[in-house]
Amino acid sequence: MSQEVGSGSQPPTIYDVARAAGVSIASVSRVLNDQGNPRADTRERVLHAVAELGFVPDGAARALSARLKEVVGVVVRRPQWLDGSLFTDEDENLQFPDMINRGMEIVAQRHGFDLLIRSVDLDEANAGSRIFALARKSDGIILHDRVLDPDQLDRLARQLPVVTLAGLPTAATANVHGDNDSGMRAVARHLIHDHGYRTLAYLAGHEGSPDSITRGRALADEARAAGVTLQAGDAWQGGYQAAGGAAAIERLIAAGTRLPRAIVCANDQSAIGVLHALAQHGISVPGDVAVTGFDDMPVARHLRPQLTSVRQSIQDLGATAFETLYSMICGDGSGVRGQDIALPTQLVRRRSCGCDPQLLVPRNAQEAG
Amino acid sequence: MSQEVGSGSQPPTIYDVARAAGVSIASVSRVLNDQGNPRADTRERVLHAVAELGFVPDGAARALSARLKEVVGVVVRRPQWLDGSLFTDEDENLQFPDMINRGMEIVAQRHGFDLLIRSVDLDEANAGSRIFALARKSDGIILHDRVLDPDQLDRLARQLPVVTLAGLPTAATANVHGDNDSGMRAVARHLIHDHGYRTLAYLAGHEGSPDSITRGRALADEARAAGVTLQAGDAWQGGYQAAGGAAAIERLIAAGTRLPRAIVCANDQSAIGVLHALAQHGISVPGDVAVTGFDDMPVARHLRPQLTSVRQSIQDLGATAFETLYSMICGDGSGVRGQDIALPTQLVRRRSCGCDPQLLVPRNAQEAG
DNA sequence: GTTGTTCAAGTAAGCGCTTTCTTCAATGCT
DNA sequence: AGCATTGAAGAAAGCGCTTACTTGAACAAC
Repeated sequence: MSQEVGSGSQPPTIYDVARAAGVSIASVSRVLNDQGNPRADTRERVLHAVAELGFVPDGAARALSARLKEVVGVVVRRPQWLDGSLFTDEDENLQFPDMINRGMEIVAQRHGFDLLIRSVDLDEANAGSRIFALARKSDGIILHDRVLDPDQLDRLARQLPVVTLAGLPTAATANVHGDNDSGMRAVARHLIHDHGYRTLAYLAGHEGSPDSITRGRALADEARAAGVTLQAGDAWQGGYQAAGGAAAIERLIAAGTRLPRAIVCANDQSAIGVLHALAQHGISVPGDVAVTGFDDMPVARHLRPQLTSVRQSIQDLGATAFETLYSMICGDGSGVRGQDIALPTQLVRRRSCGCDPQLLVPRNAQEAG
Repeated sequence: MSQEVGSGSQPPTIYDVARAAGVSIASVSRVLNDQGNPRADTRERVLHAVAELGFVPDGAARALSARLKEVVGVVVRRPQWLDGSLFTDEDENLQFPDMINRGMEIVAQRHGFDLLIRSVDLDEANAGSRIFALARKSDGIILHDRVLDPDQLDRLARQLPVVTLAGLPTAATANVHGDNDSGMRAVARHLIHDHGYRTLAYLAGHEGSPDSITRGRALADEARAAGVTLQAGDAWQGGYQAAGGAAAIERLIAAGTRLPRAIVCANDQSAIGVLHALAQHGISVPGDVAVTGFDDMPVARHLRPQLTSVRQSIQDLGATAFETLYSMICGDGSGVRGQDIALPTQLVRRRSCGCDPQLLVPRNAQEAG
């Protein structure tokens, strides 16, 4: 029983345990790690001393010696605030990455790993070096959404296992993403064939995002195949943010552009902004204009009208990213490098596309490959 | 230039740098840490070799030697899923803690620290030992919302600095929380005096939560002072979750209870459930029943009707928790132990309490201490 | 010219573990 | 009884850093 209050006393070390148990530190280590087969009484004495002292091995020492930190670094992109907007404190932009991280964390725990989380500002000059520093505290790295340019990614992957999310795989890294293509095609077909809309628009995410590009391309394909008009381009950039979506609609209306029958947004977040801007102008959704999102964030259900979206199991995205990285760290991971892993998506029809939730249109549109 | 692809090659060590620069490892370390004053050419050669090799010191080795890991552990409570409800995949329950963590992370970065995040299930038998293990990977620990019982908290605080969030300070730990009392009093006065409601109810958060208790007490005080009826107790438990809020309302309606004129929820999340359940039964908000939340999560703005709530600067909560912990780790931190730090809150009036956002009732109600 | 001082740079100890190597008591065999 | 074999436990090396201590070159003072 220590008489100190506060963290004055150092935690016990393996030497303290060895002394208390009357054995060598090697024996303590062996008992704790199930190496060799210690005699029953040795084991017993060690365990007793460990319990007595409340010994837990120091992570740094263990990591140094075992060459395994049991930590993976996670880098998320800190959103740029678009100021002067309704949505200035748009903290929820981070909800998506946070949910992915949650998925990772739960799986990581099963393997005794923890997540070391760092957000970077892309504008930051030394974003790269900050990521490298994080890497030296970790056994592997998971990079969200394009936080590192290809050159540096390559250098990083040379030093330790790397998995990207919603990026592109390289020879040395794996990538995990939702199946954007089939998800978006399901949206497109539903709008075109089930609802019969003939004019669509695509509100893109941020520039260069592979997710946004793939989604846009899938939509364009389907529109072309059906001979339907699709608006897109500079005027239709939402930057994945509510403020961006709202701003785009405001600009279009101000410019007197005739809105399409349906607006397909690159994600739910920007759809929120679109809904808001349309409401401001008394434009009825889905009566005048239908709106769809992508991701099916929990908030999608609470919007009025409820938002039609494409569900990705966000936690699975994280879980898969971790499992992939883990196989690179601990297993051979040879089969995984360079792979682009797609997770299934599913259209979720709600009110905002024109469906009546009580009386859903037939399911068939949603399946067709 | 390495010819390897993938993480086959080990990152360079300080020995590699020393060899490349033709100096001893001590000199390298000194240059990198600004110790002593190396001669200009020594410094130059070291820096050159570091850049050449892309050397970054290993975190574990550094931590072991410097006795500082530059990592703080964060423990969040993993919500129990209430199953069979509308809100089964209620991931957004974690939005609040995640936003707090974001605030910590940003400040932590300024000090070169990273966050090691772990969620625990309270049911879990060994939750305690999992937290102790995390502790040994960190220089200090931040505990969200009652994840550890007082005994174990005490043992933990004996080993390293600990800060709690929305808990209670102990002799060795500090606690950070929003100013629940004044926030809730502002809500109460607004509902009672500005809107004239004479029957209220308090939908509590989870049992034993100091936040929930303080909020409930403040509301009860104000109700009593104004001679207003307040319902509370077993029937009014929301568990801080949307599903919990919805379930409570369902039960009350099923039991034929006459609803109060205003329902004051312990947080926004449970208010969402309440709004939902009321809508299901065709009960108008705020016309028939007014509803308020607490926290002012971003989602509060997107609900219909928009939710009146109490804003706490959630990121500040995290930032303050980190700064407090940091002062315990690096400074003397003597003044901080045992303190209970309250951050200001502010009433945000929206539609759900009966206010017309275009035509707000006078501000005065909101101020009075 | 000798001794003293200064200070950059090198040497080595140590942080707290894991793990290889070595020792040596206990067993099995001839 | 004498020797080989086994295997648990101890001794010690090292993981990659930081830092106290030691060395010795350069310069100042006598």
